[in-house]
Amino acid sequence: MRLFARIVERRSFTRAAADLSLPRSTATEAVQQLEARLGVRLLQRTTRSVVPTLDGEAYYRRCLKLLDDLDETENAFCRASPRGELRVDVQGALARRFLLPGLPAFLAAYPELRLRMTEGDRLVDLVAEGVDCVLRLGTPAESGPSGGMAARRVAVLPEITCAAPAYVERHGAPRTPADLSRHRMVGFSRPEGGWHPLEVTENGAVRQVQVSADIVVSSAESSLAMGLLGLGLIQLPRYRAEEHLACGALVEVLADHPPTPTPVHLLWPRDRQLSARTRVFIDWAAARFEGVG
Amino acid sequence: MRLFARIVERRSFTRAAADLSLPRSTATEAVQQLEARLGVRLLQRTTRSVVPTLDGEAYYRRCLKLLDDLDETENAFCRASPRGELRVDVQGALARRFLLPGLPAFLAAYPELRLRMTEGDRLVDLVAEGVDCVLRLGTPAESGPSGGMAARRVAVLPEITCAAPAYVERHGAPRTPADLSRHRMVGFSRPEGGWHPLEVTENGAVRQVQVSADIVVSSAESSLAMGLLGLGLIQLPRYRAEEHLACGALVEVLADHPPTPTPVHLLWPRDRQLSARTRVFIDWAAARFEGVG
DNA sequence: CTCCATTATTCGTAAAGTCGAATAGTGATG
DNA sequence: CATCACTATTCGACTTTACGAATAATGGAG
Repeated sequence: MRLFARIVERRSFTRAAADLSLPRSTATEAVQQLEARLGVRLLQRTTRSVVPTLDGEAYYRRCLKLLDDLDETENAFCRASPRGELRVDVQGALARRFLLPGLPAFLAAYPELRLRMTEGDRLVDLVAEGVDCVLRLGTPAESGPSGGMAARRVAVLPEITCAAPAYVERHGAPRTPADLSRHRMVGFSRPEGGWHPLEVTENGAVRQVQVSADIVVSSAESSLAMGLLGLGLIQLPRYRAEEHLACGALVEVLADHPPTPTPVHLLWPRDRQLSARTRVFIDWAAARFEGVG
Repeated sequence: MRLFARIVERRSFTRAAADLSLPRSTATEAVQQLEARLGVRLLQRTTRSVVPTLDGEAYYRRCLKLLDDLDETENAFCRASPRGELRVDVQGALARRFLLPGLPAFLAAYPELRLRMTEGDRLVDLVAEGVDCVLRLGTPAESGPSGGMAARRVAVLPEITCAAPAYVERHGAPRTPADLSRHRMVGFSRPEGGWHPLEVTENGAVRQVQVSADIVVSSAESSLAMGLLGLGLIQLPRYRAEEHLACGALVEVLADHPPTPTPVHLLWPRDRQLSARTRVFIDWAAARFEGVG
């Protein structure tokens, strides 16, 4: 049943089988067996596309409810350590900084839990992608439509404005937002063209300031690298800058006029029952961000 | 889960395993595995008694609901011929007369159905006995407490009053209920002592008439046998008398003053979802009584 | 108190299910 | 129009599960 539901959701035997870590053949055989038992064709399938029949659609809905109820009773009585495979998709840099160091302890605490972690930063369709939980930077609403998923804000990362010492030597350090007109920044490209403006807090309000850029990049990694090379001002979460501030490779500027802090969210499907696996992961991951921002 | 529920209901691994046609060992292993997975002890068991723990009791209730929902979806989509084992308990004579002749055709129509038929006439506790459906004579309420079971009246058997020709030769045939005082009957013993009186319809109302008996028996078979020997008047369903009326071994008396007809009921547990098996059996059995009474 | 019938459990064997590679079919592409 | 990449399916090898007889434990009867 769980397999059948996954097949309907992903419109594919192969992807569904991969989600559940099963061989393709098992998916085929299971569906054949299910259809034989019910005496009804549930999936209209060619080698190219899998589409549920009317019966299949209706059966899928009832499956969802049944599986949900089942998971609920399992969770209600399960005092045992969670087991099985958990799939999470995380923003890479964030995970490397906050999650990875504690992962060995987490996995040791739940020895029967297997973790499959992928990296990404777009807002994925959780059920369509077969992911239990995602860790994302930014406000969920602005990352895309977050229909049907629950969110938990685990941290608000303070951002800072920085420049390399080499840049400051040449252009000086801005002391007020007004000074920015005489400065350069490392551009971070926007999908709609151009680049994201700098953000500054002035009299308690955040204002966007467009500053000319000699270079525009499209990844946070590159932006930092360009900043370190002295190509302009950059804005980034404090935790990413910290090591470079400590060794003097970057200096903070406009400390009294910080950009808007970036929230960090954990997201998971709200409509389906939360498995014990996902629950312990969410609690643990949230704890890793405790006291940050 | 189904096995666990059965074990709780029957308070025994052995009986539950027998109900589901499984070896005892499978029951043991399944419960051990279930408890291991949940990490909770569900059944407090010695070799002599099996009692659910508090957790087990709660889990059992949720199991019931889940299994019920599951059966409901299975039935809703199952266009295939029903399969598996069906257990029915029937009143013997009734079954032999009305059901048995059609059984081969029924089993042929559902080749994947296995039938286990037992004979009895007390009102069994369906879930405790592990029976899917019972066929009974009489009104359910008077057979005992019929809590939680659905009933379907499939026939109302007309009863008649009879005597053997030898009896009529000696005592004459009663023409009115008033004549009964000079007659004898074959007694059918009541649990509370004595024997059931004769019943006669007079002016549209049924009246009970106590008639002296030289012999009191405790089974319908014996009652008929004694009647055939001319030991007194007997009252019985018309279908049982028919062959003897045809060959002249019995003659009907007081035809205008018949006893109350006896209803025939099919009973099944109302609280749990009706399986496809049970459903087709009920429909078929009911049809076998079509036009009778 | 002992024995006995009955029960849950264990263990070696057999069948079923699961798996991975090879096969056949389909829709887009050059 | 042929090719290609991808898909669902099939089949043989294998692991897991279910089975049946033997074992240990328990509560009542003599």
